[in-house]
Amino acid sequence: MTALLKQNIAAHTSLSETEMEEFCNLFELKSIPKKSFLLREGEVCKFEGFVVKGLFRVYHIDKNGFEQVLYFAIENWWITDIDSFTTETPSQLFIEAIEDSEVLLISKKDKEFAYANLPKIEKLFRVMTQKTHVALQRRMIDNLSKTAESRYIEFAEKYPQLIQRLSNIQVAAYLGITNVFLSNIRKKIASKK
Amino acid sequence: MTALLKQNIAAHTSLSETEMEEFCNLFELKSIPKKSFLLREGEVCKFEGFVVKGLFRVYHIDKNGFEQVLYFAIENWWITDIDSFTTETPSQLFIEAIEDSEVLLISKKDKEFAYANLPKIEKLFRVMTQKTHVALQRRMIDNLSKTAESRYIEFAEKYPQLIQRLSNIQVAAYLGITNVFLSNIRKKIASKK
DNA sequence: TCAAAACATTAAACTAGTTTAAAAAATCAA
DNA sequence: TTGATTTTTTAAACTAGTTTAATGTTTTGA
Repeated sequence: MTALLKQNIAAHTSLSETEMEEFCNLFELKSIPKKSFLLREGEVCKFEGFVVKGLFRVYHIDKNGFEQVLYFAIENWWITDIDSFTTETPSQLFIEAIEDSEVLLISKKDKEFAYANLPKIEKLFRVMTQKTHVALQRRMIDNLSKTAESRYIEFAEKYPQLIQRLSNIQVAAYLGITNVFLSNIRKKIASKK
Repeated sequence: MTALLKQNIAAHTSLSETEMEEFCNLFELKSIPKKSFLLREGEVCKFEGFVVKGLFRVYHIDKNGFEQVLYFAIENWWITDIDSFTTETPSQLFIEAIEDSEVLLISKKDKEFAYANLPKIEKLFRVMTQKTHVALQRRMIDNLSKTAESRYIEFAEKYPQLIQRLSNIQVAAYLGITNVFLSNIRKKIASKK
């Protein structure tokens, strides 16, 4: 049940077998049906999650009612609102299942326990946060410098397995454009081929 | 000499006096004159830095020659290319002093030493990276959802001490707009008052 | 299986932001 | 202090992306 999780952790850092067992036992499996929420705006995020099956979107709704997707998470990805989780303040984000999903959750308390008792876990999450941060820096630079068209092309190339599971509305909300404009871009690309 | 650094660290985590001393002794002070570089594209970033005096810009130059500012760093801020530093690959960034500056630098080797021998340091950098990541997530959402005008207004409100030390060209490169358009925005705001 | 809902496309008018270039203002270096 | 360089502003033509609304297409759920 936690095989994928163990594999994911092993890719980031090396734990002994007992450390791995002890840490993974802190997780609990939860099923989230399509269109239901793991987290809503205003709630304090009390978990960190690892997607075993399915697809989530993590997004914000601005004061005009527009949604901005911070990221998607499929199998083998982590999800949380790191801000709300660490500061224990109400979240500004929604985490919604786009497909029927299964996620392994660790509570704040158990994660603190792991930090205190399994020193390598501190390192694991430092390394993971660093990697996530680097990826977001790259995306920030891309958003500052590239047109929506090339951002779309690169997103489609980088995550081909993801894009076919997403609606254009969701992709547009990730790219920071309207779905109408995304439709224009797709038409333009298709006509080039 | 390291008083500001100690204060900054203490704000993130609690170290004993000896831990603090031992860690801070790993840093070396370096002066960087205005317009010179702490890091250039293509170099491997071998340090993590803490700004004691002055002002830096961390930026990328895209293939069309346009500069995108990832962030600025004044007194009491940390600077590095976390990607290049951790993966030991050539950097895609420039770090340039905008004013005559002084930084406290710790080498990769000494930071690894600290991670290995001062367990709380692992936590310190996990917490700092998390905070930096949260700030970047907020900026990402703002860039996806807000107009350049409100991004400018909010930047000016959030960092009043910074904006008066920066040229419009640099602010525009941070906001992701041209300096011509920033000039229009400033004119519009000024006429409203 | 069919009606309703959600999604994708198209078009046309619009606005936010760019480009180029030139002039004015500020800063820098000798 | 002055000439050179950099920065800021202005203007005008342009392009990337939005808005609204209508139409067609796909998905959903009872």
